[in-house]
Amino acid sequence: MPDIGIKELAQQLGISTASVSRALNKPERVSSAMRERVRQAAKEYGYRTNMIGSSLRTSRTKNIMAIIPDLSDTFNSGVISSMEATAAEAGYSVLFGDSQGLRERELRYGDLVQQKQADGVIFFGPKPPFDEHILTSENRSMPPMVNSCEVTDPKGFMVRGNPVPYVTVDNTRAADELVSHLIENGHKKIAVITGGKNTPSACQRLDGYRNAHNRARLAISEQHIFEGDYTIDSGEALTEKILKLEDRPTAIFCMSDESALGSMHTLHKHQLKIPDDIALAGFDDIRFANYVTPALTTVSQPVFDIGRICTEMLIAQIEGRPIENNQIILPHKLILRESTNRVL
Amino acid sequence: MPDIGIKELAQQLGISTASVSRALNKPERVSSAMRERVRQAAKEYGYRTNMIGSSLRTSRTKNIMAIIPDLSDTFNSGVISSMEATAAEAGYSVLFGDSQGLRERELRYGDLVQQKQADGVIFFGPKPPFDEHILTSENRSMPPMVNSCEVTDPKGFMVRGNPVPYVTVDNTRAADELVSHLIENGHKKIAVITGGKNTPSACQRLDGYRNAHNRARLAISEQHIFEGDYTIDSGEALTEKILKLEDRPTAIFCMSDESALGSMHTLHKHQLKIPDDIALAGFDDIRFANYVTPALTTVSQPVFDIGRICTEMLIAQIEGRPIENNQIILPHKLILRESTNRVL
DNA sequence: TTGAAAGCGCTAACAG
DNA sequence: CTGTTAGCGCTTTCAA
Repeated sequence: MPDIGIKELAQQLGISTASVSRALNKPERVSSAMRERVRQAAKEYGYRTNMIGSSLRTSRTKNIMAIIPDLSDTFNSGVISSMEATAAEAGYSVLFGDSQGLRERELRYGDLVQQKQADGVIFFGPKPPFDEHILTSENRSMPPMVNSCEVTDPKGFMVRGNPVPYVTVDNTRAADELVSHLIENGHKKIAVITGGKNTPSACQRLDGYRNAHNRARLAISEQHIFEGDYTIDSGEALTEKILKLEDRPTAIFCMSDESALGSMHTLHKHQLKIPDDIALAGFDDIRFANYVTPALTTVSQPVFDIGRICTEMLIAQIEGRPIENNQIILPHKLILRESTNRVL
Repeated sequence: MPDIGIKELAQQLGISTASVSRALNKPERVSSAMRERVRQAAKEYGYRTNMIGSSLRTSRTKNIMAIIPDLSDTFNSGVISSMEATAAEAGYSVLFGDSQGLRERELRYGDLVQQKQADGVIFFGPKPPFDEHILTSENRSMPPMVNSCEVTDPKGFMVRGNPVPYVTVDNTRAADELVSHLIENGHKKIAVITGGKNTPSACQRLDGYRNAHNRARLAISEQHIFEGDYTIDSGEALTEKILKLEDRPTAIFCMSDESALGSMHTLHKHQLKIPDDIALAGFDDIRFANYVTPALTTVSQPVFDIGRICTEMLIAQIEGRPIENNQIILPHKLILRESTNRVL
C-alpha cells in the first residue's frame, strides 16, 4: 500500500475526487454517510492531503515566515517558541530565518513570501523585508505582515499610506525607568552598552537613557556610551573599556541581559563587587537573569505575549479577519534585583 | 505593475514559458542572449517564481522540517541557528516544530512531511515521527530523515532493515568522563539530576554515571538519582530535595547546564559555597556556563557541527547524493571550570 | 448532495 | 536552442 492520492482514494470508493475533498475539508457540505465513508477510507489507506496541490489551488501554504535577527539569542528564543506554539495551534507552521540584522538577508527571506513559500511575514527590523521598489509602487499587492520588537515609528512603518501592524514594548520608557532607578540610587555616572546604532530598540532605549538624565538634570558624558550588539561578547569586551575610563562610572546599563552577563563576567574578573563597587542592570529578563550572582536588575518584556500576539495578528490578516487594534504596545516591568540594590 | 507570472513574462517577451523557466533555472540550456533577455525582464517586471507551481511539478518544496523538543532551550537554540544557516546556504528553509517531547506532537509534525510541506525531517527523538504502521509496512516510501541528539541505538533506528542516519555525541562516555573527574576529586556521593526517563540522551548519560562509579568500585545510591527534565526549574527544585537528604552528597551532576544553573541558584540560596561545600557540574557548555559564578564545569557539545552536519546529511538525501558516513558521533570535550575545582 | 471538468503556475518530455 | 503540450494534486465552479 504505497502513497495514495485523492484520485486513487476516490476510485477505491467509486466516488468523485470532489466528494473526497469536500468530505475532508468541508464536512458540512456532504451527507454524513459520505463523510464517514471517506474518513474511514482515508484513515485506512493512510491518505494524506498533498499540500502542494492544495496550495496551488488555494494559494495558501499554511506557512508563516519569521525573520529574526539572531536565532540563538535567548530573548528571541522565547519569542520564537511562543510564535511556533501559537501558529501550530492555528494550523500554521513557521519558517524561521536568521537575518543577522543584515538587510540583504532580510530581503532574501522576504523573497520567500513573494515566492509563495509562506502566506505572510513577521519581521524584527526597521522596515519590511521587501525592495524599496515594491514598497512604494502602487497597485502591487503587499503580503500580510507584522512588525515586532524592532519597530521604528510609533505610527507604524507606512507602506503606501497604510501603517504596518506591530507589536512591541515602550523601549524608551522602559529604559528611562531603569536608568531613573539607577539615578535614584545615587548614581551620577552611568555607562551604557547599547544594542547598535541601527537597531531601533537600542536607539529607543538610548533615548530613554537620555530622558532619564535630562529629567534629573544630570549631564551625559558621550564617552559613557558604548556601542554593543546585544551579545555576551560585546558586554564582556566593552566592560573592559569602561573599566579603563579614568572617570569610572558607578553603574553600567546593558541594553540586553546577554550583554549584562558578559559585563558581569568582566566585573568579576576584575574583583569588583556588584553592586557595591559598581551597579549593573540589563534588559529583557531572560530566564538566566534571576539565576546569576548577583541576580540581575532588568526590565522584563512579555516574551510570550509578544510572540503570541504578533502571530495571531498575522494569521488574522492572512485569513482576512478584521484586526481591532493593530498597533500594540505591551507592558514591560522593571525588575529590581541584587545587582543594583545598593544601600546608600 | 501587479504580480506577474511566468506566462505573462513569456508573453511580454514573445517567447514560451518553457524558455523563461529554463533561462531562470537551467541557464546552461539556453543561449546567452535568451538568458540575459529573460533575466533582465524578470528583474524589470519583478517576476518571482511561484514556488507552489514549481513544487507541484517537481515534488520538492525546498523546506526542511526540524522537530525539536524545546525551542527555547539554550542548547537547542544553538543547533537551530546552525541548522538554519546551513539550510539557507543550500537554498532551503527550515520549519521548526516544538514537540515538547510528546509523541503526539512529533507525529503531527511528521505529518507535515507526508503532506509534502517539507522534503525531509530532522528529529530529536527516540524514533521517527511516523506511525508504527507506516514505519513497518513494506512498499511505503519513507521520506528523507536524520536523527539527532536523541539517538537510541548505536546502529541507528532501524526502519525496515535500514538504519536511520544520525548525528550525535557519545553521551555515555561524556558523562562517564565528567563523573570520573568528580570521583577523582574525591567525591564519593554524587547526586545526579537527569533529563528524563524517556530521553535517550539522559539515559545514556545515566549509563555513563553508572559506568564511572562501577569502574571506581564506588556504590551508587539510587536515592541520589533525581529525575529532571533538563530545565532550570527542575534543577532548582530537585536541588532543594537533594539538600534535604540526610546523607548529603558532596557533588551534583546536572545533565544540562540549564538545570545546573537552577541548581546553582538553590545552592547559593542556601549559602553553600561552590565548589567547597558542594561541587556542581553541568552538560552542554551553553554560552552562559562560563559566565556564571563560579564558572561551571561541563561537557561541551559541538553545537554548531551538530546542526550543520545533520542538515547537510538531510539535504544530501533529499537531493539523492550519496552519503559516505551516515552514523556520526561527534567529539565532545570535558570543560573543567571553577565549580568543581576543589583542592583536596 | 454529488459529479464532471477546468485550471491554479510551473517544468519536463518531446518535437522541431 | 526553442516551442508545444501535458500534467503534477488539488479545489471549486457549474450542472445535474
